[in-house]
Amino acid sequence: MSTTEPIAMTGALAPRGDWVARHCSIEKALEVVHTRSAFVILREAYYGATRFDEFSHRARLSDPVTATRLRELVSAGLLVREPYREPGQRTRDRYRLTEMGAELLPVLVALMQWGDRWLQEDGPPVALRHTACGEPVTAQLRCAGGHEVGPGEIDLVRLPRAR
Amino acid sequence: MSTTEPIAMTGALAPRGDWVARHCSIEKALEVVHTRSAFVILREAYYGATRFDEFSHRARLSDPVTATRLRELVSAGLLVREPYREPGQRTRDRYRLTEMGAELLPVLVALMQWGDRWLQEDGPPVALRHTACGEPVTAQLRCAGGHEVGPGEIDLVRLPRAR
DNA sequence: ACACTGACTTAGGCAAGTAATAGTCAGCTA
DNA sequence: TAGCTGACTATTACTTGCCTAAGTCAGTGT
Repeated sequence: MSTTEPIAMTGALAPRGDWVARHCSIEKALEVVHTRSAFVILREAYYGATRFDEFSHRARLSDPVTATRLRELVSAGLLVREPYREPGQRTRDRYRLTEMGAELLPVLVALMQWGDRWLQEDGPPVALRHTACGEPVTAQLRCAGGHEVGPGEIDLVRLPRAR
Repeated sequence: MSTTEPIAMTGALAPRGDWVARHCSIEKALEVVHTRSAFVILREAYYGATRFDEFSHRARLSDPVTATRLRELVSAGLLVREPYREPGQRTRDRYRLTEMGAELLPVLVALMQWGDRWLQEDGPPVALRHTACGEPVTAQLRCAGGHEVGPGEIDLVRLPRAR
């Protein structure tokens, strides 16, 4: 079947026969980052951490986990490891977000705002503001036409695969 | 310290002393959903699954995992379990997304579009379209002023806690 | 030359996620 | 009333995530 046909998202259930999600991007993404430690490492990268001890201390992870996770994230392409040197100091390594890593930010922001809303009795501990205008930043679903899109206003469309 | 002060996000690192993220909403959110199975169960819920066998079959999870995860998601408040009955059939249970569960959708969409972009050699298998206008749906970072916000244009602000 | 420090690695162990297989149980249907 | 079916539960086993504690190693400062 190579035509695109809506299988329907929305709260309402649509008939979809025995179609089963394959090559799902969500699952592929989770193969890369599926551990708590990977998410907090990335959080700290967005928060500005670059050195090994910054990651392990601020993310409150043990050294072995920090080392393993950093290695994995570098090998997956979300971080790059590069030597650097502060004056009067020896050469060190630091880890910086790649474009691939930076583009995962909406996931973290969406998780944060969901946690803020549903899991924080005492209100959120931090907030995100647009540097330019100071307004709060949120993750939103929008269509290319510019409309804000709610959970029940989405059609799921099957696409033909290249290979 | 009760004044709100920027600790700076953005690619650039800002001095932040020994501040360590506590009560982090991302971590709290991950306590609720941190397994692959929870994510795929939620995916299938968005895709329209409601019955036990729909979840286990479409998400390709074993029965025990499906049962455990559904129980957890119900107890966390993302799904509700309710009896229903089709004519001529016995009473069954079905699982439906609550508002809390539905609001996690931006996280899944953000994960999907990241996977689409970075992990799909042959292009994405499905696409999301706005029901009303047919345009592709994406998860975006925006401020309350309506500006689209990039990863490097965010200030992180510490907030005083209620308790 | 020697200690110090940052950045790891190794070893040992507990807990949790997942699968496969088999069994249970409550209605319906015949 | 006996069988069927959907929705589970129980058991066993494997694998992975994470921790603590200890060890390694290279480059600097003294």
